[in-house]
Amino acid sequence: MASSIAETITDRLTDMPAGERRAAQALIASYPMLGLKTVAEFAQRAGVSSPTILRLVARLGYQNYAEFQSALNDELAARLQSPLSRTGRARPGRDGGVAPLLSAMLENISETFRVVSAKQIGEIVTLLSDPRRKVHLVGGRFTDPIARYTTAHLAIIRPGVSHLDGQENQWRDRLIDMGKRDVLVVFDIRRYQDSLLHLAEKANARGVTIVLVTDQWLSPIARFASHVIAGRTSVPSAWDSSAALFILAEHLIAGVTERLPEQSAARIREMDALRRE
Amino acid sequence: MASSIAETITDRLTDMPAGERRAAQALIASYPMLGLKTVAEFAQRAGVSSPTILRLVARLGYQNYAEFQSALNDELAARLQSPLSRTGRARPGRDGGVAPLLSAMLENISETFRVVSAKQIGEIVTLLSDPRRKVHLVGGRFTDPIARYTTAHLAIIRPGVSHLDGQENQWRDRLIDMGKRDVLVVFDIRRYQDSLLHLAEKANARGVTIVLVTDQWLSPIARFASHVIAGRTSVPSAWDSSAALFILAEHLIAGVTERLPEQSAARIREMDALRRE
DNA sequence: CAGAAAACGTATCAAACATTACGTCGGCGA
DNA sequence: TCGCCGACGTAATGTTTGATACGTTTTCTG
Repeated sequence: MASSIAETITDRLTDMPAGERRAAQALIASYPMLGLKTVAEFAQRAGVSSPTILRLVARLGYQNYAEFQSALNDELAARLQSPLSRTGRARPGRDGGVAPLLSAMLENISETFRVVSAKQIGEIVTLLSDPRRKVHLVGGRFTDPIARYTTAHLAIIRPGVSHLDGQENQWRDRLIDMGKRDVLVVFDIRRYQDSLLHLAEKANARGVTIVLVTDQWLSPIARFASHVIAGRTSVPSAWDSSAALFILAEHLIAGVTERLPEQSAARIREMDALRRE
Repeated sequence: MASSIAETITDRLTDMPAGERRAAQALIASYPMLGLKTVAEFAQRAGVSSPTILRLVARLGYQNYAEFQSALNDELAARLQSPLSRTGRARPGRDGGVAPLLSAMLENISETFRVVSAKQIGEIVTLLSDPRRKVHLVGGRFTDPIARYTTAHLAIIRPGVSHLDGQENQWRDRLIDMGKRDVLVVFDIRRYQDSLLHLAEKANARGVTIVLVTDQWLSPIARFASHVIAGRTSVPSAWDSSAALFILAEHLIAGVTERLPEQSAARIREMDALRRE
């Protein structure tokens, strides 16, 4: 079976009428971009008429031109998500295969930081470094640990950092403590939790500045967030990897540490002293 | 100077109205495919109206939507021609230098997996996949979130998984429930916590199988553990990065998922059904 | 060489589309 | 508090686009 559309086309190239074959070859020559343009342009570049293009598409088994284009689109999106895996099949890896998972994670991380700019992180760090602002952190089912991790570190560097734990209805009580000066950091990936959305909505209504760390599909909370950073999460597995989000969180921690060097150093000394007793 | 459209967008992200920023972020999140679709679809996926998309495009300096799409098209075509040439944005790390931290983390991860063998992970996975064994997880001050994360995932895949939370003296009560068939997974990095050491010691005395995930300096718990995997943690900062440990944890999760495919699938379905009600 | 069938392009139409004009809401300053 | 300005969405409009019907040309067959 042909795995890519290009393969399907070359396979059936022989039993095509002359005009359609010319069109098909033109498509393959500048694949897949030509297929994403309009029928008229496709036709012109191939030196045939529009109906010939449509007949070709029909011959390939697509109901209409739009369907054909989405197929190309999907293929392209898949290829872009993993830039390393050329058109050649990714090979699901033998069972033992640790490597494919690891490389997917590394690629997620690289890709995430290709998209997220230092400036974006810097702005969030500025927010989190403001000693006058209280910082609240919370996450979803799988991301809440990342919120906790971030809290644990930030709480060392500066005062006024807290994690929203406990039951979801307890969160509402905490909302009373939040005002316009405060920051709410939310971690939320698929499947997005309604409870987090409600929380963000209410916090937003109170004027709280919301920072959202989410996946590439963007949690609906983005609607209320003034800062959004999206990490890649897809790995060859039944679940999503939060590794990129974790590393984003560590970058935020690093940023705040760097921004408040003297303060964090003093606090660390103080805490060490307290612990030693 | 911005070399890619994505960069141009992120740079100018701050001085944009809220709606356009949402659109821009949506575009970045699924770049560049979203920009190649129709205005209406772009608008819907971004949660704004069509005119907002067009205003964004105009703000970016394009005469009309078609011109904007051709620009994306050209960029995409260029990238496809040489898949290796990622949009070169190594970003020579000016002062803000996100890069050195990131590359240190990536190096930690690679180095970790150069040392940790697939066999080691496989053995631990075998332990964690044994349905007759209960699994308890716990971590230190900064690593406990990783323990929680691992718990959240394993608990979906199989029964009998629990995280040791609450105060440290509560842990002792939980020890009663642990026997020779059980597994205790401990995450512990510098500075190693005495409380964890005590817990591990007592658990070991009860015949509990101990799995230790630690840093390259090896927690003293290694003495009691039957399985030890060490991740690199050093980064150019005042604190240590747990990213490698996090990714190790995700590999354990992946391993167990793969080992118990039918069971996890069934449990996931069941849980989804419960949640839907 | 005659006839038919297939291939292809032209002309046309209806749906989808980008684009513009306009009204409304919300925030900011007087 | 009132009035102004920018941001945003709704609705209307003119254009583009994919799709189809039909006539012409080409190709194969007997």
